[in-house]
Amino acid sequence: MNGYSDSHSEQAVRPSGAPSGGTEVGEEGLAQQAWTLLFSLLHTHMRNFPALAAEFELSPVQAHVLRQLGEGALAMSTLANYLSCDASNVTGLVDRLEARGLVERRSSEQDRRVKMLVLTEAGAELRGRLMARMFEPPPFVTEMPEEDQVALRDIMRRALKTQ
Amino acid sequence: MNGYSDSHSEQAVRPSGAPSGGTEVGEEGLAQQAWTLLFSLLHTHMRNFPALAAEFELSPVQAHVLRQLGEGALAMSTLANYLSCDASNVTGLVDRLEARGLVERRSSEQDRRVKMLVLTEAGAELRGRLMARMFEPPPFVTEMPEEDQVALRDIMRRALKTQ
DNA sequence: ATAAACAATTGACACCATCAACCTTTGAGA
DNA sequence: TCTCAAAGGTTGATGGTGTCAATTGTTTAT
Repeated sequence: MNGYSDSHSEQAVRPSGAPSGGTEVGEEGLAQQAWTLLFSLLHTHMRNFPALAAEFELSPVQAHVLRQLGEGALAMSTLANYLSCDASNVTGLVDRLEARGLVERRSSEQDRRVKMLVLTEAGAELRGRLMARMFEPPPFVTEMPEEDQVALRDIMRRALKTQ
Repeated sequence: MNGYSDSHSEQAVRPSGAPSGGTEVGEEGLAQQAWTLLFSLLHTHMRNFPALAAEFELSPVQAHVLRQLGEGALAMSTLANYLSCDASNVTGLVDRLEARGLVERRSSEQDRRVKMLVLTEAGAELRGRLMARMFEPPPFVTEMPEEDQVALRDIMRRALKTQ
């Protein structure tokens, strides 16, 4: 019905805030063009994420938690930071994961206030399958010309390094 | 205490499914590398989206609805499709937006079952500010070298076209 | 020793999401 | 025409996600 037929409003917008990156005005148009395109593609793709997590009977947030937890043990408050959410939210989140035998609370010896989260055996196994599924590249990447894939990979590597 | 103590586990994973894109095995490693990096950056960035929507006292989903509605009137069921969610979910969603005077239900003349959604004056105004804010490029884009921004923009344009 | 700061939990409340059941309207077919 | 299946939307029940305020238990600083 509307294949972005009249998308004028997006291009014409003027960011009201100051350019936080400190870039010049001339560069900002370019960065915004790149970002807008990237954002559109990604936003479209991210709609699939809940369904992807559901393949493993996980909610999107639970999938995100398993992802983070694979890197090693985390305190609950650290996890709350990663998720950018309130600590009280993490309590119930971990309750449900623990009830399913995917993670374990272990009281820290150094500081008996904090509880460290670790994956159980089953949790690590599920995480492995989830990661493999998550990192399957979507069509809009696999169908790129190979030189675009190379360029994209290199650009993202540089961006990750300076971030 | 569990394996996976060190990172890098992502690179080693083997997608269990067949390469749906029909690409060669040799290319798949490349596509996956590009996608994994892109996914990591984007996933990190998307954590800010709830906070961004909250600047306008919107939930993330409400922001998404306003975005879609700017393209023109939509039936409730069409909106449910865009959101990849159940129709019953849209009812409450629109209830809250309508209660805030941002959208309006208009019964269709052709088919009295369907209700078309349109932005109110206030809704269109809020949407304009929201869009401007959403398309402000994040630091990882603004701080790229200019040639990377150009390359990224061109790659994304091509990807959008063939999608 | 007392007070301040911190980690996690609890309870109250709102939103998001699904499913099943329902009502109205529409569109075909007997 | 009359009936009936299908579609659009709503309602009610249930559960996950998220916030805030208040609480408990444990450090840490004064």
